[in-house]
This record gives sequence, structure tokens and C-alpha cells, in this order.
Amino acid sequence: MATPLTLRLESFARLSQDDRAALDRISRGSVREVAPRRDLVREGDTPRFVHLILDGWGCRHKTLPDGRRQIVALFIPGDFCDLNIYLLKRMDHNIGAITTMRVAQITRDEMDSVTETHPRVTQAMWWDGLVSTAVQREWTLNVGQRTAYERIGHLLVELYFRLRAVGLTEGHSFDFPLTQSDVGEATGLTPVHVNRTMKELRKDGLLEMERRRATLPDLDRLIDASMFNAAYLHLDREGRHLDAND
Amino acid sequence: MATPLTLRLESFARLSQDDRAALDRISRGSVREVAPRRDLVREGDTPRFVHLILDGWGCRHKTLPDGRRQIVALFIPGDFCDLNIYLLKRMDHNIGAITTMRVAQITRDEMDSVTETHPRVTQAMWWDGLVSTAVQREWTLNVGQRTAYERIGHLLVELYFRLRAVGLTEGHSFDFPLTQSDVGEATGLTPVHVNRTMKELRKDGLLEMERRRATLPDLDRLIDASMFNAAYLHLDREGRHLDAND
DNA sequence: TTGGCGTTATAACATGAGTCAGCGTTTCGA
DNA sequence: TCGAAACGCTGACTCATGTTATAACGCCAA
Repeated sequence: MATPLTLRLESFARLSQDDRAALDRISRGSVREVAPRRDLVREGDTPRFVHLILDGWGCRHKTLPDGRRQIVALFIPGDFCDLNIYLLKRMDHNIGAITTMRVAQITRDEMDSVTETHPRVTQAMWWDGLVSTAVQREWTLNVGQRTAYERIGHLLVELYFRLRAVGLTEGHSFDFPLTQSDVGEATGLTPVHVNRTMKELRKDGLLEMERRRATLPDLDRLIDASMFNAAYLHLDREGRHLDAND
Repeated sequence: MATPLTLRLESFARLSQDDRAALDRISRGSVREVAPRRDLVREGDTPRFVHLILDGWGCRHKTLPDGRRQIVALFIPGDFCDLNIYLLKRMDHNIGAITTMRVAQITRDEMDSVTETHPRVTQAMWWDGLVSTAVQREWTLNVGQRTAYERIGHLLVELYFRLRAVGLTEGHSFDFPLTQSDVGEATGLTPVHVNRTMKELRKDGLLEMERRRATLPDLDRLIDASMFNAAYLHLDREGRHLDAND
């Protein structure tokens, strides 16, 4: 049975039936439901679990003393939040739900028992961690160098590829639960400017939005306009180059 | 013998004499010297080594097709560039020298042989990786939300703490080999604006620069002005709060 | 000592993005 | 079914930062 998690990990390592069963087991252990806009983990907390997103969208966010907020990562189904984070004594950021979100809370022991017996899974999880930090680097580039138009375009394309990898796209469309404020917090822009910019993307035929669903009618042009290079997602086991039509 | 590496790792795990000797051994294996402004690893390369900075400063950087460049991380002595990166098939960014830089090139086998026999070292290296990605998140916040003044202040304070952890500060001073262009690429600002802003920091008594050496005369005020919160550096084994005078 | 080049400095001007303010629309709970 | 709150949209104005240009400084190699 293909879950977002197995789909995602399989883009890196070939998993056996037994590997998949083990992943399934830890996904079913302790499942928690989080209401939209609620935080699951707060800065200063002592990390206790590895969280796996089963359903819904979430984010990692940091706040400055005067209230400015930055979303530093977005989570979709199949993402791990915090592999190995239990090595740190305190969280330096918050993890929150964007939509209603179902997460599996995996203890350190459960984690260890899976990795001890399933080397492929271990390898895939390490890879998962490396890819997450690659995404983080790309986000630094995104806010540091790209214009508003490019930034938002880039975010849309990234989400498209990530959602596609876990089977959550239909054609060039996908559910898009972020508000314009959320997009602003993820890209370092104000909501007003996000609004202006998304309007421009729409005008240029690069984006359609309808009832929380996004369509990217001309993906190639959007990739181009936002200078998107999928290499950092390491979606491909062999390191070949992906293009929009694969 | 205390090297930047052992000093750094020891801020997390207590190392034995034997652990330190093992680290020393891998530091001496294959040492490579890189000229200033030269790249050591290029985007698209297949990762072959874990690199450890022995001496000098370096950076991780990414480039857009039209030439805009972002420094996404700075490396100082004692930093590992790429723990476990060999799991990825191709580099998605470049690693370059800022000053003349000496690095140890550690093979996967050397790495494995150390970690198999030195659990404390293994743990410390995992922690090192987690801290690097925490720094990356903070940089995303930095470029995304802080003003130019805060951004540069924040960068200075971060470097101060990191350099101090490896014994490379004297009082509130440290060698600072970055040009104003470099600072711009690390903060997402133009060199002209970096110049203006550093002038203002100087005027406000928060920074002195003299012949590639920086002094932070009033660290507490700079920490305040840049909304710096050291938690993300996880410098402290027990997760206590550090202040500027520890 | 000279010349060249990378770096710092600064002035004048341009602009992308922020701010403030208001209004319509959708969503959702009571 | 109603009302309130959240969200999306837009206009007018401001401001932080970018752009372009030029000059001075400092360091190093010839």
C-alpha cells in the first residue's frame, strides 16, 4: 500500500515489503490530531518525539521579539519534522498546523528499533534529513536573492514537485491551503504585496486559484520565471535531471 | 591538545583522550590547501569527502542563472562542511574559500571507522549536523524578516559566538576577513547598502573595524538591536541559557 | 616607486516593497 | 440564519534598499 511516506522514501531507496510494513507500524502508533493554526511543538520545549505528517499541512516557524514571524519550512504528508532532534535539549522554533493535521508521534525507542532492523529505511531517513536541509538552503537563497514574483513562483513550483512525489497532485493542480498571509510569512513579504504579486502571476497565465486549489497552467514558464532548479530536491535516486513532464 | 574541532564538539559531548586522538587522526589524513576565492566543491559534483575546516574561512554558496549569488553558510575552523552528504548523488551548491583555507578531506571509510569505535564522537557529529541546520533556519529568518541593520548585527554576533566557541576571539575582537560584498551576499543586501549600514553600526558604537579585525564594543546592545537569541546555536550541553559574559 | 586592482566610501537618483486604510466576500460558529 | 471574523482585494502614499557613478584608499607585484 502506497502512503505519502513510502512514496517519498522510495524516491530514494528501494524498500522491501517488510520495510514498508515497518514504516506502516510506526505510522499507526500514537496518532495525534492538531487543529488548524495550533502549535504542536513550541520553542523551548524539550523534544520528545519524531513527528511524521500523515495528513494535512504544517510548518516550522520562528518569531522575533516584536512579533515578526517567518515560516522557515512547510510540511506536507510524508514529511518528517524532526529526525534526531531529540539530541538537542530544547527546540529553537515552533511547529504548527496550517490545516487540520494528523501526525504520528514516534518515540526514540520506536525509531531505534526500526533503524536497527531496516538498513534501507535508515538510509532513506538520513537522505530525508539531507534533503530537508537542502530545501532550507534553497529557501535562504529564495528570500535573499529572488524578487517577490520569483519567490512566490518558486514556492509554488517547489510545492508542486513535492506534492507530486507523494501522489497529491492531479495534472498541474493541487490543494493549496495557504492564505496570502502564510505565503508572505514563508517568503518574507507582506500580505499586501503577496496579493499584488499573485495577481500578476495570474495575469501572466502562470497561476490559477480557485477555492483553495492551485493550478500551474504553464509549469515550464513558471519554472523559468522563478529560476527553479529541481536539483536541490534530490527527487531522483540516480541523480539524473528531472524535468516538468517526468 | 585543544583544536577548534575538539573545542567545538566538546561543547556538546564530553570526549575522552581517545576520542580526541581519533579526531586528530582524521584531521591529519589528507589535508588540502585552497586559495582564497577558489571553490573546493562545485554544484553538480559527486560528493566524495567530508570536509573539515582546519584553518581559514569558507562558505557554502548558490548562484542563480543570472549571476545573483547567495552565501547560505559561513565556515570557520572546526566546522564540518558535509557530514553524510555522500548519500546524495550530486552537490546542489558550491563550497568555496574566503581566505586561504586548510581542509581535511575525510573519506567515507575513515568516517565510518571512527564512528563505529567512538560513540561519543558519533553523537557529537550528529549534533553538529543538527546545529548547522538550525543555523540555516536562523539565516532564513534573518534575510526574511530582519532589516539591514539587524541582519548585519545578527551576523556579527553569530560569528562572535561561534568563533569564541573555538577559541578564536580575544575579548570582543576577532579576525573578520569578509569584504562588504561578502557580507552583502550572506545577508541578501547590496554592497552599497552594507557600507551604509556598517557605517551606522560604527556610528552607534556597536562595531569597530580595523584592518580586517572586528570589535563589538557593546555586545549586549548589539544582541538587543539585532534581536539575537543564542538558543539556536545550542552551544550549551545542558540547554541552559547563555549570556554574553559566560 | 609606480601602477593596478580590489575594496571602501559617498552622492544622487530610482524603485520594489511596506504601510495604512478601507471595502467586499467568504467562512463558520452560535 | 445571522453576525463576526478571517480573508482577499485595491488605492495612495512612504521608505528602505537598489542602482549607477565616481573618487579615494591600501596593498602588492613588478
